[in-house]
Amino acid sequence: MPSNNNLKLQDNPYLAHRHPTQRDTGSSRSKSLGVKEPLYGFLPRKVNGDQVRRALEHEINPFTEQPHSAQYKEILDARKKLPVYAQMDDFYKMFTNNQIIVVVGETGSGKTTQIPQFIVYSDLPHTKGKIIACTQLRRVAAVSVAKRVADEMDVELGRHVGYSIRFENMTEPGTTLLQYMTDGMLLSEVMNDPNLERYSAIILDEAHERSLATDILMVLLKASAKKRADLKIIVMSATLDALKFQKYFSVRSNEAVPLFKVHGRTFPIEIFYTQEPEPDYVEAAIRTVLMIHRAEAPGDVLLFLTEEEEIEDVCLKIKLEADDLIDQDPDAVGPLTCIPLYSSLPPQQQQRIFDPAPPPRTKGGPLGRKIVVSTNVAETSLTVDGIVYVVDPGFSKQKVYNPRIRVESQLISPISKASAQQRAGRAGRTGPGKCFRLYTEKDFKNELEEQTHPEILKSNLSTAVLTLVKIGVKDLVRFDWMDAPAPETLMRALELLNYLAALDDEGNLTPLGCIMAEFPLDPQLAKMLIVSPEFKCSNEVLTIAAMLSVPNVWLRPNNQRREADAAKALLTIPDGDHLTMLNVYNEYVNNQHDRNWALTHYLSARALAQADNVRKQLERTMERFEMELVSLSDPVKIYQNVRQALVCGFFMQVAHKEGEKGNYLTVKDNQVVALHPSCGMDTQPEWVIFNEFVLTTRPYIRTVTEVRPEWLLEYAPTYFDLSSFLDGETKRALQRVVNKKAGKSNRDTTKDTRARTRKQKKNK
DNA sequence: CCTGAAAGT
Repeated sequence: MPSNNNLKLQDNPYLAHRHPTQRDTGSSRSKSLGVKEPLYGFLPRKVNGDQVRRALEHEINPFTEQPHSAQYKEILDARKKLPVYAQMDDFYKMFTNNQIIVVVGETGSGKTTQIPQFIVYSDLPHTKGKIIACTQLRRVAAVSVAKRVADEMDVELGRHVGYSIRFENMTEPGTTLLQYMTDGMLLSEVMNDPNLERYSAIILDEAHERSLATDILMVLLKASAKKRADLKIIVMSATLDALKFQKYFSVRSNEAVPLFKVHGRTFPIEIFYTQEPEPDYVEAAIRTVLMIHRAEAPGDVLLFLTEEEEIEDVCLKIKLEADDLIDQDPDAVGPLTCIPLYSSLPPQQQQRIFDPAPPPRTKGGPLGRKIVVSTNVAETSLTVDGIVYVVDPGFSKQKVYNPRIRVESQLISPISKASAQQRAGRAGRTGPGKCFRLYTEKDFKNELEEQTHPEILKSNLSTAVLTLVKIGVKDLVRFDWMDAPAPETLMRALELLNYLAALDDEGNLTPLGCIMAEFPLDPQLAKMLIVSPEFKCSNEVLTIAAMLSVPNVWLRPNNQRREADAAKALLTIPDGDHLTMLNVYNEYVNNQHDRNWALTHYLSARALAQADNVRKQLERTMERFEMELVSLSDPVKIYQNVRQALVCGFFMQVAHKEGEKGNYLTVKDNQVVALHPSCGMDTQPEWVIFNEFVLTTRPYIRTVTEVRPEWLLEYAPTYFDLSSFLDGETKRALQRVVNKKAGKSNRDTTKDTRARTRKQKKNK
């Protein structure tokens, strides 16, 4: 029976007997009808499971005030089958009685979709003019979960349930009550609203993955919870390290915050270890995959490897060996497809992991098998369905940060126990599975670390530190980190920000630093962009900043390397890779009418489109600070000015050529480096700035541009104060420049004085 | 001399 339709109410025979004054309030009206409004009697945060179950069964959607659709009933029936649905009463008891809760549950338990909805029905954020946020680590997850939950709640996506990710805000202020968002997005909101006043409850999902943004948010939320008794915090994580989160969020020591365990459905996974350590994990991996193909029951295989090249190589080898097997005995094994998976693959090719296994070659013959060979993407961010066998060699490529030389590098290293468990779990998503670990059980127990090091221990923290200083954090070393980064990492970040003049010598934010923090860029890029109007080239520097913030735009397919290199040579500007990037972007824009332009030039259309998006966003931020967008018409002058602006941001990333063997020495850190093979300069200039230092087969500097030493001395006098340099060729070279300049300016001043005297005489 | 793991603002 409808309860909110006035026309129908007047038709109701019972109303005729009521006194007109009784018709004023909605609740008495509904009560007299015997049909309460769906949320009748709900006291925010004191709601129980019975009340919510009744509301869920109600014909009227309490948020849209429209009748529920037929589809709603269907979805609700499916939700009722989730184990977490049966735990509603317990959840509400805990939610009512606690400000902070830790929720654990395995993937597939429904915690990401159900818990936020439970909270909506109890918290009723709209009655306080607030909303509920649920963070996600990835953009795609935020979008897809929001879509699902909007369907479950029978609302239009972007109205009562929405999402907010970079470049895309699918919410409606005043209507949205549940907002999924990336953790980075919430962190950027913190800058202008340190206590997150617009939220009544914040749910941090996948906290166990310990992303940089989540780690920083945890510290800030813990502090906000003390200041704001009305703020509820729910930290959701995988089971393994729940206690660590419970302890961290306890206000009083020794009293952990309560834990809510979401039941899930998991299938058993049998784990096998090797008897002896494997000397060559790649060879062992190929052998194991073929063993599975020959001897195991039908079911797809997921093999974890470390990097693109290795994956492509192994795919070829597996395919060859499988063909050999078939040649030897066509009836023994079925056909096999090998599918590579890594993030830089175009989405269309990533979709191949969802293709079914190949059919048997002959009717009734041995079944086909699909082998997915993947980097860590398949461990957390991409789920391949129908995997029965996992092959885990126990390695992944991981970031390592060395604060001494300010270098982040990628190293192939052993994974953690938590990661091994996660990998094994990928075999049991649709039924019982098997996991083959290519290391011994003893090594698993004794050699692998419990947890993967959180990002905050492996990253350069300059952007994070700038954000924290901006929101007023004073003492970063004694900041309440869950895992404190090395003090040296923090010192390096503070030092960089000080040299860039974002912080003064006391560590206070300068007006420049305040603007830098508002740009979604590394501090060096932000600085270079902010000074660029002074060099009359903000238009160009804006493009370079955008291009440096997106993945590599150059494609170099294994079998077309020569063609790709030739295409690149046509776009190369010999003065420097930064200028080449500028040129590539401009050509991309000039050729936007040609759909195949990127492809025929061996460029990633996806990365270029992303650069375009970033550029637009940065342009809006520039407008906010009334920064001019300017260009010079003289192409020679413009390239020179762009390089000068680059120096203003990247003067700490300079290398000086030593000798004739192509060796460079980084300034001050004195690391011996070489120009990366991708570098497009046709000479080896004496002084270069570089965008990044990478450690692969040897130390390289990548994305390099020639600069003049005079600019270093002029635009970064504090950093290039010669008394702070160790003796060496770099210092001597700079000294020569200083001397020359001094001599020249002495002559200049004398000349000037003479000229002026002449002029003065003339004027007389 | 010889080339990028994943994600995010």
